[in-house]
Amino acid sequence: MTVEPTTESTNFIREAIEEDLQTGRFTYVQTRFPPEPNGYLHIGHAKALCIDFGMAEAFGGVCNLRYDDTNPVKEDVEFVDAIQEDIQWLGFKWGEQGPLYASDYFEQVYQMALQLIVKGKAYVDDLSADQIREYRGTLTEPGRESPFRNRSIEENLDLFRRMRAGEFEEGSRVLRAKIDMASSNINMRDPTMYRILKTPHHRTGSEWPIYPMYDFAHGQSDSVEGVTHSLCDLAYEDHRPLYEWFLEELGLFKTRQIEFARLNMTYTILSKRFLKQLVDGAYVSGWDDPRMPTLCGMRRRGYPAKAVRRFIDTIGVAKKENLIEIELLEHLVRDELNLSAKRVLGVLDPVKVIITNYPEGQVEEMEAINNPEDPSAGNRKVPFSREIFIDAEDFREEPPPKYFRLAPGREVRLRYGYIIRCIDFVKDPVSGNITEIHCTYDPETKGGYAPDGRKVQGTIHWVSAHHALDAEIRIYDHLFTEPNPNKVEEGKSFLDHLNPEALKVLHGCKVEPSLAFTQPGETFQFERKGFFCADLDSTAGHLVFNQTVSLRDGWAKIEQKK
RNA sequence: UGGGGCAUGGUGCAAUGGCAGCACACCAGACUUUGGAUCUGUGGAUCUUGGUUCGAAUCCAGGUGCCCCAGCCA
Repeated sequence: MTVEPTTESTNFIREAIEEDLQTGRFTYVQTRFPPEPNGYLHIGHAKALCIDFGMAEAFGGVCNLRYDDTNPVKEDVEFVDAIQEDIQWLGFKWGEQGPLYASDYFEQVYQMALQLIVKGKAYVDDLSADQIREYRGTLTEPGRESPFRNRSIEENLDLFRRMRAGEFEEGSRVLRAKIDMASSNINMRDPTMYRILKTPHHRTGSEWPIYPMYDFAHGQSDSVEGVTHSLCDLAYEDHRPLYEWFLEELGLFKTRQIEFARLNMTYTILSKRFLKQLVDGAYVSGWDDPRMPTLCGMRRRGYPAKAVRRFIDTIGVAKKENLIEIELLEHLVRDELNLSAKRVLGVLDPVKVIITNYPEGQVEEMEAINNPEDPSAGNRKVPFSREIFIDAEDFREEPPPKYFRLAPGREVRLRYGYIIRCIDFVKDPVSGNITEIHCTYDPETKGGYAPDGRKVQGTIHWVSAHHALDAEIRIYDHLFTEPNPNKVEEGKSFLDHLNPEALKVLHGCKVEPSLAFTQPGETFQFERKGFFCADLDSTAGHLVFNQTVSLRDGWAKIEQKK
């Protein structure tokens, strides 16, 4: 069934924005999507994307793309380019000013720091990182004030300017907000505003030896851009009072922050840090490995952008911790592809069938439907001949009950072909594998129709041995074996739950000749098997297909029950 | 034994004092030249205790459980 995205459904964020408009707190709506360019976007970011861009669009506002690039140690241009590509793939358009950067505001933010120093609300601290941690106290005990907390404004100004001038070593000093070391909210215990970092920045080069912390840049960046609603992860709930304190002290426009629960998905890990570990440790082939939950991985896998968008719309938005079943995403991927994917015949695990009463050298062009869900997709010809390949699992020497496929003495229909009957087979005495199947065909059943009205339960796919193209097919399964790979026992890591069978590469698969000039990214349904798309690695001389998602398999279910 | 947040079928989201509904999953069946798709149907939920009310998932009070916070990361 096809369901339109339920973009009209309400949620607590939409209601809050409506209220802000009604009460006059804001007269317009503006949001932002603020990624740090330190990794590739994943399905969790798609949720944030849909909320940030979706809310702006719903209220006729703009959503800016703004990189939170305040830590040059972890960031890289590779990521800023990739992030833009992924956002566009999902179909979102950021504000007309183009991509923005927190680093655009470094000078402004520096001036803000100076302002706070002058107000006596910030000070340079010479304590080491370890000492600062000690002085911070614990969750249940208040912290202690730094001995440097009460330096004069002049000294603070001088020291901070010299930090900016690059006079001090990394780690030797920081600038801190002077708030309340006894606050029950640890974020208010004189948080660090600036640290010394001599690493060059991907945009500002070596201009700055100091960089603002995210907490001292994010809120003001929102404010400077006129962002009305800053929609973010629950993790920042505790930071909201700090952002509000900065805006208040600085006398800036007050953005409203609203937090929502991030996405979690079964059999998946959605932490940039862990995903980076998979890439750096070569557990996967890269950020765009089709097993990865990254947007580029899903794109390469063949997931339609629309399926990803519908998925996010379907799961909704709330503040409750959640673990979404990956089956929902897979359902939506099938639902989209079912309508659009061209049907073709492909044999993954070929076994030769010889039709003994079919004339040698004869070839017939059989009429095949391209997409039963879309009559406008038209028909195509598929060559039929005396020797064909079928999938090994479509033949059983001893068929179990309800097995409707080929078996000794039994009839089966070749899709768009003929009805054939198995009269013999050859078995390798060593391996026990079936190496050849002999059948006869009924010449009266061309196209698969039985003029006598006889019932043939099974229909299987096939390709003409002579005309078939070789292909490599990559079959994917969930990357992890545990529904929640984040939950790990003592002494173990998420890596212990990696699924060793998440990728199976099949060589020597046989596909119909119409696939000869397939372009990377083209999607198909291999009938009875699943949806596939030509991989980036695919060429005319060496076809490579990714299994996007398998078809629902009723027979597998019947077998499982036994 | 600090602070912040969250509790509705298996999963996720609705119901905003008035018959607890939708999607996925699950189960049964129909149809079928894809054991796909489609169609029909079944089962199953308000954390707990008390209170307010004609009436509570919703309001109030207490309890319980789960998540987040002690980076010079974001």
